[in-house]
Amino acid sequence: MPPLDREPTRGSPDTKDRILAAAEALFMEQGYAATSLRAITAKAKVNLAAVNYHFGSKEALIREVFDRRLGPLNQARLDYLARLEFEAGGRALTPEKVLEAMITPVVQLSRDPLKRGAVFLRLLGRALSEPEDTMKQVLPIHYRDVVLRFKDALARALPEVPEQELVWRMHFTFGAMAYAMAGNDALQLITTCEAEGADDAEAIIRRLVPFLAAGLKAPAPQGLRTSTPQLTTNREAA
Amino acid sequence: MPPLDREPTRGSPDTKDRILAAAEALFMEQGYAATSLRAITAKAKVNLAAVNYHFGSKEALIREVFDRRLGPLNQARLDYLARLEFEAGGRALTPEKVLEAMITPVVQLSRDPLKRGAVFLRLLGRALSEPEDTMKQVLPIHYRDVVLRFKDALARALPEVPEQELVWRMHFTFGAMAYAMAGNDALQLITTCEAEGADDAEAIIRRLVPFLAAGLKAPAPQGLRTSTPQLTTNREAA
DNA sequence: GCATGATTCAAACACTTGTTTGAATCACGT
DNA sequence: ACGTGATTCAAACAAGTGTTTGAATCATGC
Repeated sequence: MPPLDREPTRGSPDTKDRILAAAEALFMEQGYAATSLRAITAKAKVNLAAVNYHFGSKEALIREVFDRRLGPLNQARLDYLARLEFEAGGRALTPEKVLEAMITPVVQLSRDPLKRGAVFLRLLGRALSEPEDTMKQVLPIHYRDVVLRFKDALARALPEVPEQELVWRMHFTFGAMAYAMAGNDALQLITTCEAEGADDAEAIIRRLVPFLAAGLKAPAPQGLRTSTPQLTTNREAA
Repeated sequence: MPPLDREPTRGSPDTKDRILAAAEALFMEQGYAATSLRAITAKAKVNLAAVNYHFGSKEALIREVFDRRLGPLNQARLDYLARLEFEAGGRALTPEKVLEAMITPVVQLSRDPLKRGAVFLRLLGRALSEPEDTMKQVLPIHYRDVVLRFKDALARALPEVPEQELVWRMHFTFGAMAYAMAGNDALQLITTCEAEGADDAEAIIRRLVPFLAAGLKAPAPQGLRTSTPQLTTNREAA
């Protein structure tokens, strides 16, 4: 019988964590749909039925894989941004600082006890462009506050950029970040630097922030029809 | 018996094309692994066995979905770049012009007879971050020349940017482009503008090029360990 | 000690997957 | 008109899918 909601104090044997870790790794390697419960339970060295016993279903498992990490990550981003704004007194932040608040928690996660966090980051980078329905439910919930808060911060940092333009540039920014996080060598631009340790993540941020900040600060292009994108979190967008 | 290599002149009934179109659409909606041959053949209104008869296997089908479009697209990019360089005489191009050569063929493809090309573009944008083994074989083959040619053109356009730095910035550039092409509203930044017609694609390029050009032109960050990425096309990188 | 509830386990469930088969149908050159 | 090879079709194939079941095992409170 499923425990329905066991207090996390009681020392459950680590099979739940083992499943989560194995799922994280396999989802990253093969994608969600292509990873079977049998592959997960085999890697985690637990019984096949354990997934349905502890999580209820495969979909609930992937949901928890993301929930477990995304909450703390995005809270750290919000905290970081709040701290920067407090330190700045009333003055507006630079775009570089705003990006730093967005990216630094990612780097910290990549320094996780022995690469567990790094695995998730690559998974997350890919998740942003997965067609899976589950993702279209999970991600907006976690990113809602982050997107709104950072949009406000960037708008203050870049008062000369029209709001519509800024939303598009945030779009591009997330794309570049996701691609960088995914460590995606699909085009195999990069062969070395595969030692994806902490040094690497820090080197990437040092390169990514100036790149994105320059893009965000660029003069707004002229002569555009005012096609009006909007910043919302409505789930029924598509 | 499979025809082994039928000359494309003979008027094969359009079942091959119907399969390709249906596969393209379904791969975009659900991803590769999650799309069954039965779903494809049902949408294409052909017999289930037709896929294996005409293509040999599911993997060969997805390979041909990409081969059919990626060859012409990347050739158009190379031609566009060559034309710009010819027009410039000996002078170096601006980064904006190089990006224009990269992106304009995409926009033209998006104007394809009634949205067929647009569907593929969203699929392609997602393909760059798919873990599927097939992709890691198909994409480098098609992108090898493009990556090398554009890297040279950008290096001439931006002589002050160190080569290592430039490779990273190309990486970020591809990420932002892929994300923009995929029309990915995973974070639901954008609700309006879902009428993804030709106007939209053109508006995106007008916003994307200045953003990326500014990032490419940014002053190189200081104090980096010289972690040395390299531009290669070796398939055994990961 | 035993009883109780949580957890594991092997086995089976119903179902879907990609692929193959062999006969039926079509197109068409002679 | 016949025959030949390409193409379609319904049916089946073995293998793999997520999920469920019911008994076995474990831990723990009394």
